[in-house]
Amino acid sequence: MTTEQSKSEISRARILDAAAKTFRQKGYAATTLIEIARAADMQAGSLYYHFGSKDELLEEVLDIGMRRVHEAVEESQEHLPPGSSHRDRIRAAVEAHLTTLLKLDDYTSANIRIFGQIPEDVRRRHIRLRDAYAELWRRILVKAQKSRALRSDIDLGLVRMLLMGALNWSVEWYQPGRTSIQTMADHMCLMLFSGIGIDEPARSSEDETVA
Amino acid sequence: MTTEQSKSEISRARILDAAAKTFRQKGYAATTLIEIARAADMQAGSLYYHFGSKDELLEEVLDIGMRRVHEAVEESQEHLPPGSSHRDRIRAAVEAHLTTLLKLDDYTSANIRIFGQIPEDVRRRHIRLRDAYAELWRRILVKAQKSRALRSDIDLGLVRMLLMGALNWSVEWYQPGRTSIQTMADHMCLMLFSGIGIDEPARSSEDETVA
DNA sequence: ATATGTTTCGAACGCATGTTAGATTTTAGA
DNA sequence: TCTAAAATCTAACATGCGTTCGAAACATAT
Repeated sequence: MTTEQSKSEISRARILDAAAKTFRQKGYAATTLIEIARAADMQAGSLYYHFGSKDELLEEVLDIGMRRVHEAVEESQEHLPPGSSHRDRIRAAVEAHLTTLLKLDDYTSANIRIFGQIPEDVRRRHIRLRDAYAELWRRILVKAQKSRALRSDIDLGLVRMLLMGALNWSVEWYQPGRTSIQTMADHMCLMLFSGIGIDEPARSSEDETVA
Repeated sequence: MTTEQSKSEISRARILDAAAKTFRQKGYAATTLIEIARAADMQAGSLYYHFGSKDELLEEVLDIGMRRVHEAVEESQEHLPPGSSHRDRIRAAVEAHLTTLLKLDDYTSANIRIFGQIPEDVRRRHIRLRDAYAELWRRILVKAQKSRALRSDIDLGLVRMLLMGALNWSVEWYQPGRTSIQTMADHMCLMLFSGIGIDEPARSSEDETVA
């Protein structure tokens, strides 16, 4: 009994992996069930033993991707060394998000890449997980601001959007090996906290004007 | 003669507008020539009097979108008041990019949204314009860094990517009316130059540690 | 070894799409 | 008004897609 279920579950997982990978590469509409089936060593018709439709398959890929990054960031907050500052907390969250997105997780990267172009009803059903993840970040930032680790004169909602943009866009250009994920997280937090401008304590001359 | 050409050009423009709008909304593969034709008050077959194929139509939409944002940022640099600092220059570039992306320009936003999921040969032919635009930003940032307006210990390439991400991602969430584009540009540059962390001159107690 | 349930195959269907080409309408100049 | 070119329509095509379903292959327990 246990092995029968496991056989089916193995196939399911193989299909989902293939779907996530292909969705991520080509987008949803451009991806064919034939391609997914081939990548999963099956025939297209066989997919329907495990999934009711292409939309259903998409839905599960999206959900898994969002759940993974959510859990990764959540765990990053729980496993912090005691006495960590809010900067440390945010830095850990940034690294967890980036790592999930860029390190072998086709589900999360597929989610980020294709979310903008999926059927409306799928989006409507998936949006809850997205909102929950946004809420997780909101809480992290609000706590930091209330503890005076962040300026009080900034719109946290806007900062969150810009931060998410910088993080998520990496899926469009990142190539493993060129820059380490840690380096990216460092730069990200440097930008976020201290900025990359020079403090220019001697702001007197016209050094900064255009030559 | 002049009016005949103009008639054809008007239709061409109407088709391109419709294509950009629909591509932006639904993505490339999910967009039907029937939809584009209907939005342009034509029949699907009539499109072929103006364009050789769906790919060709896509190609032109992408090119126009990239050229527009390129020109907008270029002009923002030329029309700066004399004596502007490098911060001002970068701020102007950010605002120009955002304005083009978010203000009624379906071409640029279509380009940003769907670039990741287009046929390979179209991408190969379009990549030059993308590179040219990246080079424009690179020059702006390098000049700023050489003039000591930016730290010297940062990877400008990485900063450019993160900055582009924060900017481009806005197309996924921005809603006119909620936040003005100017406000966004301000926050963007605040983050970029000064950061949103508190300088904490009195770094003594454990205020920042987790409660 | 047989029987039962599980998983996959293979072929087919209906439908929508990109594309084509000839007929038709519209436009502009003589 | 007549005509030729330009622009659009209309209907059809080939193709590829998501999906269905009965048959085949496989696995498991008696």
